[in-house]
Amino acid sequence: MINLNIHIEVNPELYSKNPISSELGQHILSKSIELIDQIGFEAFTFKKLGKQINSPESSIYRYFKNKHVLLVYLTSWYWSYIEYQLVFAITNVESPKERLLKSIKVLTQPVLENNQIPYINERILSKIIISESVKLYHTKSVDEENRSGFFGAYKSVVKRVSAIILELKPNFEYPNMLVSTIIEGALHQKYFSEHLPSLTNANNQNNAIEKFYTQMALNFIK
Amino acid sequence: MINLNIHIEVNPELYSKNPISSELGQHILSKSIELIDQIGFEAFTFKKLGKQINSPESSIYRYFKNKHVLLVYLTSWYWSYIEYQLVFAITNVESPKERLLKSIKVLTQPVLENNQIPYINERILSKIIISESVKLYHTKSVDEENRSGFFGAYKSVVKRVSAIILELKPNFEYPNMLVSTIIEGALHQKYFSEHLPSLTNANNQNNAIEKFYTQMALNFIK
DNA sequence: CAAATATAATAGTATTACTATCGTAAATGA
DNA sequence: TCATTTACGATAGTAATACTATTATATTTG
Repeated sequence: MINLNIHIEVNPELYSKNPISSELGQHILSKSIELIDQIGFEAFTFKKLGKQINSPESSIYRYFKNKHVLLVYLTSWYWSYIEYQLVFAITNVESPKERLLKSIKVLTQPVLENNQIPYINERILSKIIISESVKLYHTKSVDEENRSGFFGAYKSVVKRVSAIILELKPNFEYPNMLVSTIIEGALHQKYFSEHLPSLTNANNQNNAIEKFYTQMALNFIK
Repeated sequence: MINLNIHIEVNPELYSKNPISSELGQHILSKSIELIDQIGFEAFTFKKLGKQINSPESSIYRYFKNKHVLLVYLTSWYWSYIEYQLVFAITNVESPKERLLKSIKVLTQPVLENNQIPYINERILSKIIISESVKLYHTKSVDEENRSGFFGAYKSVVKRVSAIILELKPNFEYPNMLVSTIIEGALHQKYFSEHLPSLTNANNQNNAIEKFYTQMALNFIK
C-alpha cells in the first residue's frame, strides 16, 4: 500500500460546500460511508445521517444537494483513489504488458484500508461501490450529469487503461469495451460471490476474478 | 422471430394476484412497461400508473406488493422470454460451438417486437432491463429474495449457456463468470453506447457488442 | 471590533408508499 | 336461479421522505 500525503480532488460540481474544508463536512463523509454500508442506499437518509453526527439534516444539505449527489461524490473520490493506485503501480514499469497486468490487479483485487485519510475508510467505501454505484448512472438524469462531469473520474480510469491496451495492440477495435467490461465485471463478480454465487466461480479463497480478467485481456491482446 | 403460442411462466411469489388472469392485470403490465420507460423507475409510482389505466392505486396493490416486485416480475418475464429464444435458437443444432455462437447472438443482439403477447412489448421491456434491472439485485433484501427464487429465470439462462461452454471445454474453471460477464457486459455496453459513449466502442451502426463477446468467449474456449 | 459565515434548532410542505374501509358489480357454484 | 364469494372503484388516512425556510447563536475573518 502506498503511503504518501495524497490528496484526492473531486469535481466541485459535486458539492455545495467542500466537505473536507470543515470538521462537520468530514464527519458527513466518514459517517455516510458507514451508514450506507450498514443500511443500504435506499434506506439511507440525511435525517438518519444527521442523528449519527448530531447535526440537523438542514446542515447536511449545505454540503450536498441530496443523497444521490453525495454518493456520486463518494464514487468519484473512489475512482480518483483507484487512478492514484493505478498510476503508482505502473510508474517506472517499462513493459506495457507488465503495466496492463498490474492495472488489472488494481482493478480486480480487494481494496484494503489505507488509514491515510482519516475521514475515508477505503475498504468500506469499496463495499459501497460494489453494492450501490451502478445505480448512480442508471437514472433519467445521467446525460445531464455526464455533461456536468459527474463521471469524469471513472472515465479517466477507463481512458488510462485503454491507452495501455492500445500500446500493446494499436489497431485493436475495442479497447474501451474491454476495460469497462473488466471494471464492471470485477465489481459484479465480487457482488455475485457474496449474494448470487451461482452466477460466478469466484469466492473468498480463490483469486478467480483477477485470473479470469487477466486471461481475458491477454487473450484479446495476443 | 419465433411465432408460436408461447406462454411465459413467472414465479408466483412475484405477484399477489396473477396479472395475466384479468384485463386490469394485463393493463398494469403493459402500461407499467411504457411508464417506467418514459419517466424512469425512480419517478414511477403506483399512483401515476393508476392514472394511466384509470384505476386507483389500491387496485394495483392487489396484484403487486410494491413497485420493486413489479419490476422483478417484468425482469423475470424477460429472462424467461430470452431463455425461450435461446432454446429455440439452438434446438437441432448439433455443434456445441455453433450453439454457443447462437446463444451469444441471442444475449447480445437488440430485442425486437414480437407482438405475440398483447400486454408485453418486448422491445420496450428490453430497454427497461438495460436501464433499470441492475438495481433489482443491488438491495439489502437480495439474499432473502434470492432464497424466494426471485432471480431464478436469470440464473436459469446463465446455467444453460454455462452448460454449453462446459461441453466445449469440460475442465474450464470459469463458465459462470464467463456467461454472467457476457450478459451483464452486453447490457452495460448497450447502455454506455447511448449515455456514456466514451466507455465503449459500440454504437448503433457497428455490431461491436456481439463481435466483442463472441471473440471473448472463443478466446477462452480454444 | 464589525461583519460575514457556519451551525443548530425548529417548523413546514408536497409527495411517496403504503393500509383500511366500504359499497357495488360481476363472476361463480350448488 | 339465487346466495356468496371476489374483484374493483372510491375514498380516507398515516408515517416517512425529501426537501425548503427562518431565526438565533456561535465562530471566524478581515
